Amino acid sequence: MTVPPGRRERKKAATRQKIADAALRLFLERGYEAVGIRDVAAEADVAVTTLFSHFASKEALVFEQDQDFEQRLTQAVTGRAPQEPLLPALRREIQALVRHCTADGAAPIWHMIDTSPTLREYEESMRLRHAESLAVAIAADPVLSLTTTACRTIARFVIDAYALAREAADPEAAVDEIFLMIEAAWEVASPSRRT
Amino acid sequence: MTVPPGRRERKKAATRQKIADAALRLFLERGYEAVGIRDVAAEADVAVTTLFSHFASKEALVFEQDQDFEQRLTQAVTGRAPQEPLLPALRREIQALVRHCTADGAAPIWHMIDTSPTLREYEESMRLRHAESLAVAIAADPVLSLTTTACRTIARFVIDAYALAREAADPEAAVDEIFLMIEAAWEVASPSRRT
DNA sequence: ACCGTAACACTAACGGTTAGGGTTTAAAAA
DNA sequence: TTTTTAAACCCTAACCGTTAGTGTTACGGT
Repeated sequence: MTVPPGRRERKKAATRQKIADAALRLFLERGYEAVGIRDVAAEADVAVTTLFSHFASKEALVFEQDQDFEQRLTQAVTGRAPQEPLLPALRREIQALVRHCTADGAAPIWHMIDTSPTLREYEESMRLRHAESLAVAIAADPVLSLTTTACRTIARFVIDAYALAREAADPEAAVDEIFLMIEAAWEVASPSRRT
Repeated sequence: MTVPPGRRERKKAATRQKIADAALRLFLERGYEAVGIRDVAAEADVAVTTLFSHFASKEALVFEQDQDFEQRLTQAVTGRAPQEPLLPALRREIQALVRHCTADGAAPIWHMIDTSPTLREYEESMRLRHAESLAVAIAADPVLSLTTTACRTIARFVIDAYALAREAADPEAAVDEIFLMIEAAWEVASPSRRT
């Protein structure tokens, strides 16, 4: 699966990283809106077109590892221990992700995001994609047999939990509070009763 | 409260409507992406800057009556009969809104929205604003006493219901299905138990 | 050694959006 | 009524994210 990457792929990854680093540095120094794409490209010493071949948009420069987020969520569903119920696994993962993004080192980045309408909007539409992926993962689970609507609903609720917790005064408590509500919703949607 | 509007405000409203009409006509004729802002302005016979003084963005031209939507939601909360429980009132309103936007006449518009990533993204971020307003309305209700997080969670869930139902095969059934789940979540969050 | 192609560069443009600065006219103040 | 204010509108020019078009280099498979 993981063959040793050739020089080409290493160079490509290096370029991508160079761009991401330059972008983050400039954004934190001067503010997101005050930095133009051409500035970032110049700082990273690449052409503007090259930048856009690595990142789909200016906002994507900030959410560089958004695929990690998505994968961790779907992994939490597909890779959980056999017989393990769905929601505790998801709750654990969301809890970890919230902790991760409210850690001290990440504070400046999230402050930048929170004060930029553009970035907040982008983040939300990103979460929506994540919710869709999560819904697919849930729907694919043979143990559960839910309607499509129920899968998508639960997936949205879980993403909501993340979004709301991130902004709450006490993020970890918020995750617990919201997941209590999701568990209740789940019980209604899930046809499998064990009693 | 409603003083007879002066000539000025009437003219302004007329201009706004003229722009919205021109935009919708062109969008439906040639497709959203194929029509430029300059085209719309020319068709409505106004300057581009005038267009942008009435609408904040190109996408906003499509969701012209988005404030109606927001108001109907908050009205459903603040203007419901005394003693009437919250969720049935909200369910009724969402049901009506879903019916409204899946009506036959509206089909071309929603098809346009559904086939344009830009418009879908915009719609979602609009819904998010609606969820915030709804959360505030719920939090302001003296009969209910919920945590801030619970208010925002319920508000998000309700907006999710709308968004998911709009895309479901049977929208009205989807609203019912999702509201069953929300009711369950609500029971957990609401401290007021009546037996 | 050779070819296909992935990665990158450069220029120029497109399209949404805004700044700057001016004219008209409804409406409020004198 | 007359005067003043300011809202609504116009025009031009630009800004900035993004993309198309067109080459050039150099890695990797044959």
